[in-house]
Amino acid sequence: MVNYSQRHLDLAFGALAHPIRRGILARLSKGEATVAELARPFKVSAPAISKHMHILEQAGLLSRTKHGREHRCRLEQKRMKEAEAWIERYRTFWNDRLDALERYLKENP
Amino acid sequence: MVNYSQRHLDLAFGALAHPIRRGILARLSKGEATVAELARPFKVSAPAISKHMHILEQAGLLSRTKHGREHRCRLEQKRMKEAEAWIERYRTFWNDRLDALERYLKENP
DNA sequence: ACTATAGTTAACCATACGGTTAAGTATTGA
DNA sequence: TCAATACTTAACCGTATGGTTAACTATAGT
Repeated sequence: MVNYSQRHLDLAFGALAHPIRRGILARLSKGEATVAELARPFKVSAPAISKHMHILEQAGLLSRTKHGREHRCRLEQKRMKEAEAWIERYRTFWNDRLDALERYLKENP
Repeated sequence: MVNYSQRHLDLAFGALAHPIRRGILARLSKGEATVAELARPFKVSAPAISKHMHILEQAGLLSRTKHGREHRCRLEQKRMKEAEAWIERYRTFWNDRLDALERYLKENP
């Protein structure tokens, strides 16, 4: 193993571990937005939002382009897909195990 | 909204944000194990593992039962499923948007 | 009874997170 | 030119992570 993607997964899952950052991603799933637009629903300071943006960017979940004085932000899917793939991979194991248990309980009541 | 599950998601994603904890979960997907068994692959101290176990337990991803002097650990699926559901929910949006872009590019070459 | 094993708790340290206010850099528009 | 807007950086604070060693509890095996 000795996985590359370990670092990516650390950052991606870490980035997802905060409601403001998940809120930002959810908003972006509906289309591009500026930092100010993304900040609007949350009652924290601009620097706080700026830090969240940085964490999301570091995690590769988001990218942006400067247009004049505003930063237009959009989602990047790759890392999110990797994160989901990690969970998905083991979910199938769990379901298999649950299915096996169910079968066992059905056949051995 | 004002989501309950926000806290759960914070903890679950936070717990997934470390390679040792993901390793522990991966190992557990193959069946129950004791803390010592889970610790074996990693070259950190026992207290370090103990802390990781605590974080996984707090996140509701894992539970355990004492059998004599050893703790038998197993996965708990619920929180993991919630985490996956969160990602999945927005992934479909992203795929929709990608599909739309593809269609557009096909129809407007 | 003693010793080894399984695991935790306590105390400590360094670094990251999550927030703040204050100040700084660009850009826009009057 | 000047003031407002969009956003970041700097400096600071409290708390959480992630690790260590040392000491503790409890069970198992001899």
